[in-house]
Amino acid sequence: MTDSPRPVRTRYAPSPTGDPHVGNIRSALFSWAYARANGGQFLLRIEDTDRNRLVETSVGAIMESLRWLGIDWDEGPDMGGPHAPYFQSQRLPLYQKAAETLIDRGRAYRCFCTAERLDQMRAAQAAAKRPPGYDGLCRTLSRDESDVRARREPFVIRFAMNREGQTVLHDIIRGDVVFENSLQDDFVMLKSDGYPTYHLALIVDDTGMEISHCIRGDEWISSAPKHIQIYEALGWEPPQWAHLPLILGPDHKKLSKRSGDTAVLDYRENGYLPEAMVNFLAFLGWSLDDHTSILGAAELTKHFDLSRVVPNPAVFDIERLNFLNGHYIREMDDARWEATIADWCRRQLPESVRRPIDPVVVKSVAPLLKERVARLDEIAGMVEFLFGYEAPEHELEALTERVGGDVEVALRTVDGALVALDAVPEEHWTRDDIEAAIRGMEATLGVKLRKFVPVLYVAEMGRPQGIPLFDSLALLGRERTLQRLRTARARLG
RNA sequence: GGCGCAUUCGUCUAGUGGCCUAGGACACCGCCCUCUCAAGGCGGAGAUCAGGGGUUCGAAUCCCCUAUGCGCUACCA
Repeated sequence: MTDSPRPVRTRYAPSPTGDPHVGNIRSALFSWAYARANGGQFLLRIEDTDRNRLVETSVGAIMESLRWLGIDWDEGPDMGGPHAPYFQSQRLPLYQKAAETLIDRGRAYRCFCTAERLDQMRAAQAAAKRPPGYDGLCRTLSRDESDVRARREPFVIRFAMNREGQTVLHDIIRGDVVFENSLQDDFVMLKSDGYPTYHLALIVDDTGMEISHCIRGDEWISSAPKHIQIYEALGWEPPQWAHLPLILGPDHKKLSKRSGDTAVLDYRENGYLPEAMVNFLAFLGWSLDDHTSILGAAELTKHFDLSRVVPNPAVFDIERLNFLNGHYIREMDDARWEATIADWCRRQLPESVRRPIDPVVVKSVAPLLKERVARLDEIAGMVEFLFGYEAPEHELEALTERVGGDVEVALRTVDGALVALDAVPEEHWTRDDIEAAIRGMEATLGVKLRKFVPVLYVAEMGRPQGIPLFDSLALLGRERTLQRLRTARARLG
């Protein structure tokens, strides 16, 4: 094992079989952060060798996901680079050549076994309770016979695993992992359609692209001996290995669509901020020290280190993501926050609300909204009452639920507010004067403000809670405020 | 079944033989603040460090066994 210091170069190499999900993107984040923390490069490579599972829109979604999170790459399919192309489907001759080299060296062979034979073989192995694996039938074919059959029969190329001794993986996160070679089998590295499998393509491309660290999910650790042996057979220097712990769903199983894994871009649609996502993902399997839990990308790319990645799997906790999202919302500057509010209102407010969304309303409501929103998709529902003249829909029960269902109290509150607010002239319709008027009701009603005020929330906003009442009424205007009180009054009987 | 990985509060984690009667964060509970709801402040509860054996003056930290969980076991990645 040579220790030639290589410049750090990492990569994210997804297969375009759908939109990237969180588990997958966390690997990208760690690879990227590691490269950046070490002054290295980060590459994007598309592993499109499975033509059956290819999804047309994936490449766009992959790049969009990375961009959203602020993960930038130095070489990739969109920009090219010194090791182009970055689509494996465009690198077929390279894999062919490596496979031929391996055949010439006796470390690979053509296999003519049919799918049916393979199925039968596996069935027999299962029945005999033997471990499954290729039985090596074609490994003993002579080169001449192989050449002849290759002219008219379809075939795959299998790697001839060394079946003696052990293969040991030196993993940065897990230390040494030892595999018995006798348990390995001759896997397919080049498919009958001429495309390579992951195992071959990985080695050819990581070597060709001068990748220094192979950072990937733990689900790959079992196939590490395959990869190590190919490197040996080719005489190439392997990268440093780092197998990241899996991210588990709430059911403690590997995150999947079933267990609630969702595409990264879905989180954007659901109102999450990229900063929150990055912060959240960064701490799934890694930590900076014994007390930091809020960390931005700038700090992450400064301090990230593979030696502080833990080996055990982590459960995805949406509550924590929600907390971080609220935190980053509160940290936003006013301009961005107002733009965000306008954007989500435009997207989610009913069509009856005129576009563009009134910027004056947005600006006034922004500070009131900031500490009350955890997800961006909550915005529209909280401000909808400010748009449109009609009173919000609410049931009679809603009006009285916070006063113990007491219709009498609700009635007196509404009547009291009608009188108190009607006494506030148009030119005095300000937050402070409204507050004074409503506080004055405490004396006339003989009820504490906090006890009767929820009735007014429902009457004006349709809900017993939301942005502060006095500000809301000022924003609503005198006429609409009184009209809604009359509606509530009518509903109370 | 085989092989591999893992195991500290419900969750993410700190911890690399004495600083640990185990620290931080989310969630939870209480109090304060308060026009609702939040946010914020303060405080609380919550882990016999999976279990059992060792090693050691001393173990969450080292070794062994067991249990449990997860991953892999394709011409998918």
